[in-house]
Formats: sequence, C-alpha cells, structure tokens
Amino acid sequence: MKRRTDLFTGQPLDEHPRPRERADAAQNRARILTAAGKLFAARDPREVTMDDVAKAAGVGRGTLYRRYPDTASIAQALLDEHERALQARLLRGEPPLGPGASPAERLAAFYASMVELLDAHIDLVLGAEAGSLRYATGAYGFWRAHVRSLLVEAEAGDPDALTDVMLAPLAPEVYAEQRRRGLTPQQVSAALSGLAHGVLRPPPGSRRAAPGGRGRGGRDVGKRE
Amino acid sequence: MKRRTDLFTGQPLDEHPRPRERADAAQNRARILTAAGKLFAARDPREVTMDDVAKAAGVGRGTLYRRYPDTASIAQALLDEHERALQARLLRGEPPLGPGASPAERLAAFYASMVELLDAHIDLVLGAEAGSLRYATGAYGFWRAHVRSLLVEAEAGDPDALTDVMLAPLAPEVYAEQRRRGLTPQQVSAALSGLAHGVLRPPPGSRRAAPGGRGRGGRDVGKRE
DNA sequence: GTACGAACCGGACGAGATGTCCACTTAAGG
DNA sequence: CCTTAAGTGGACATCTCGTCCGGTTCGTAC
Repeated sequence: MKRRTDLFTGQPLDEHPRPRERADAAQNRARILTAAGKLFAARDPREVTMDDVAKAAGVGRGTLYRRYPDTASIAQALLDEHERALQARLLRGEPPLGPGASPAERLAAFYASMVELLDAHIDLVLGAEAGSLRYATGAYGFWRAHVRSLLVEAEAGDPDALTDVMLAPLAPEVYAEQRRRGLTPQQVSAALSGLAHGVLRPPPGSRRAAPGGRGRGGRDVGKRE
Repeated sequence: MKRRTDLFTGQPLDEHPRPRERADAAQNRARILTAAGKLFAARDPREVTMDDVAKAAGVGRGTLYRRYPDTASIAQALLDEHERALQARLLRGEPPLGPGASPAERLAAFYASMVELLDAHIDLVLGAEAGSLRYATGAYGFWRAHVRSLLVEAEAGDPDALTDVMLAPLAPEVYAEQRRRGLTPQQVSAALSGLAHGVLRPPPGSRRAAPGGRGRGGRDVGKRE
C-alpha cells in the first residue's frame, strides 16, 4: 500500500523527505477531488474516465496521472475520511460498535454502520472498486481483522473461512442491487443483524461457555422473563 | 435478456424462425469455445480480450462478434451446461440437495455444490462476470429463487433482504480470494454450512420469527425461554 | 452437376481510453 | 530578482472495442 494516503487533505502530513506541497499543486488536487466527486455522483461511477475528470477539473492528463493512477484511486481518496472515522469508532467508540458489547451485537452494529456508509456513498464505493481490487485495499484488511476478532471471541467456527463469508454481503454491488430492487437500508441492516446473531450464537447444547457470557446479555436478558 | 442462450450446443433448439445452423458456422462456434476455454484457463480470465479469442480460434473479429457480444458471454456459454446440471439437481435431485430435507440442510448442500462448481470452473465464473452483470444473469435469478424459497420455508426473517445476503459469499471474487489465501474448498464449504444452519435454525416451538428490527427474530424464542 | 440466394467470414476502420513523455511554466527560497 | 525544481498540460503511441461491407461458402432447388 502506498503511504500516500494523505491525498485528501493535502496540507497536513508533511513527512520527512517530503519538502511540502506547492500551493498550485494543492489547489489542483482540491479541484480534482471536487470535480471527481461530482462526476461520481452524477453518473455511473464505473463509467467515469480519467479524461472526464481531467476535463471537469480543468487540468491536463499529466497532472491528473501525477497523483492518481486511475479513477478508483480518486474515489478511494474521497472515501478515505469516512472509512477512517468508522475505523476509529470500531476501535474506541461507544459499546454497541466499540468494545464492551457481545460479539454478535458488535457485529450487528458494524453491519449497520457499514450499511449507512454504503448508502451515503454508494457512488464512491462502487467507483473505488473498478476491477474488484477490493481485497487489496487497506480498508478491507481492517474490516477483516475486526470481524475475525469478533468471530474468534465468539468461538464461531473456523474464523479464517468465515470472515470473508461474513464480509461478502457488504460488497457494494450486492448493496446496490438490493437498493435497486427496492429494499430499504433498514431492511438490509435488519437482515444483516439477523445474520450476525444467527452465526455468532453458541450452538444449542454446546458445552462451550456462552460466548462472552457477559456478552449476549443485553438482548436475551431483556427479552427473557 | 437475450433469448440466445442456446449459444453453446448450436444444433438443438431450432426455433420457429431459425432455419438451422450452417456447418461452417457450427464448426467456427466450436473452435471459438474451445479456444476461449483454453485462454480463460491459461491467464486471468478478466484480461482475455475479444481479439485474443478471435486470434486463438483462427477466426475474424466479425465472426466472433456475430455470436458473442463480449468475453463474458463466451464464458457464460461455457458455464451454461454445468449450471443447468446443478439447477436440475436442485429441483429434482436427491434429498440433501433436492426436495425432502430441511431448509438448512438443503441450503448447506446448495452451498457445497456451488463451492464445487466454483472450484472446478473458477476461471469461467470470473470471466463471466466482467462488469458485475452477475445479477442480470439468468442463473443468478435461479439461485435467488431457490434460496428465497428455502428462507421462506424456514421462516427466517425477511426473505427479500436475506436472499442476496446469503448469496453474497458465493460471488466468485470472494471465493477466489479465499482460495488465494490458502483456504481449502472444504473449509469454505464448512463455513457456509455453519452459516446455513446458523441462519436457518428452526425456531423450536416458535410460530414465526419477528422479521423486523435488529434481527432478533427467532433467536430469543429459539434460545428457549 | 450446376446455379443461386442466403448465411457466413474476416479484416479494415473510426471512435475512444490509457499511460507516458517532455518542453514549458511557476512557486518558493536565497 | 534569480535560480531551481516541482508542477503542468497536451501531444503521442498503443490498445480495445464494435461495426461495416466486399468477398466467400453452404445448402438447396432444379
């Protein structure tokens, strides 16, 4: 992964060997990102071409390629801040999403947040995956690590095999198709929540301690009588 | 959807206005499919171009485009027979896969068969989906209908939203990534089986799972009071 | 066996996208 | 100012796509 992930803001993050970005360069970067954002939102993100972005931003091809090798990278840069925000909340946020809740609840909360993110930026997410390089992206590695740790904590089957399975429904194409068919974000979230609770549940009769005995608390306790 | 799905065999299916395929045409079709099959297997299926196929098959571009609008269609034609076979077994096959078993078992069996198919023809499946037109394909509609009926039978939450979710792990990119990471088909099958049983766990004594919010459906009741 | 029309073939062609290259411009520091 | 190097933009060569059409071959009727 390139360390040039600070493409978005431009001014912060002047690393050691990096002299500092010139003013005109920073302005062009901003123009590129702004113009690209509009293009992605306006038409099918997968149809946006490097030429389009260059023209819309009012810069030459060379200038564009200087920073971004393809349109997917541009979309990724636009998406970056949102993903970082979610990542932070996963690590240090309030319980349903952050540490403290049961694995099933945390997974369900993660699903809900991802659905929010997909819904808000479906154009960017689609645009960022031209060519299914999805699994090469840094963000995907993070999601995987997170989900995997939840699976391990819940002792739910083979974590290695299950992780990608549990992440698969979050593929942007899947969500886009669901929306296209008329499903609401709430419906999708609910279905994913059901998935989370279905899989991260101790098999009945298993002698294994209820995973996170403290965990599954909330719900069952509330429900029981 | 084009009705030209009989591209593969060539000789059967002579519809009303279709006179019959000429001998030279049939031969070219065979050459195209043979050559394309080798190309798909030899390199990244998504990199195979129409030019490549034409050259490898020893036919001109025009001849190729006469039958197949793009490489995805060629891969689809090669895949067709295998998918049909599986579809037949789903409808009329022996119990674990066909009718007779519980929804969870049938879903697990379906997963296992799909993993087999993916593993045997991962190159074709990847090649058939250039551009995520996956959801437009006839086969996907069939898988969806099948899974949906199982979900309905098991009364597992909102079938509309859950169907695509349950189908998502079968996306070829997901499976390819899992194999790339060293997982065996058996591991993946096992994980999917766990998924099937986790989600389609029959809610004992429950009339119905609450489909709505937070997927609590079936869970609490199932977990016995 | 021959002749004819329809189906078929294959390569040329134009449009459009990609990624690179390099002469020119301009910001930033002395 | 004046120097330096980062930054710029558009031309270029290449590739792929999809279509078009003159020429060829099959299948059939005679």
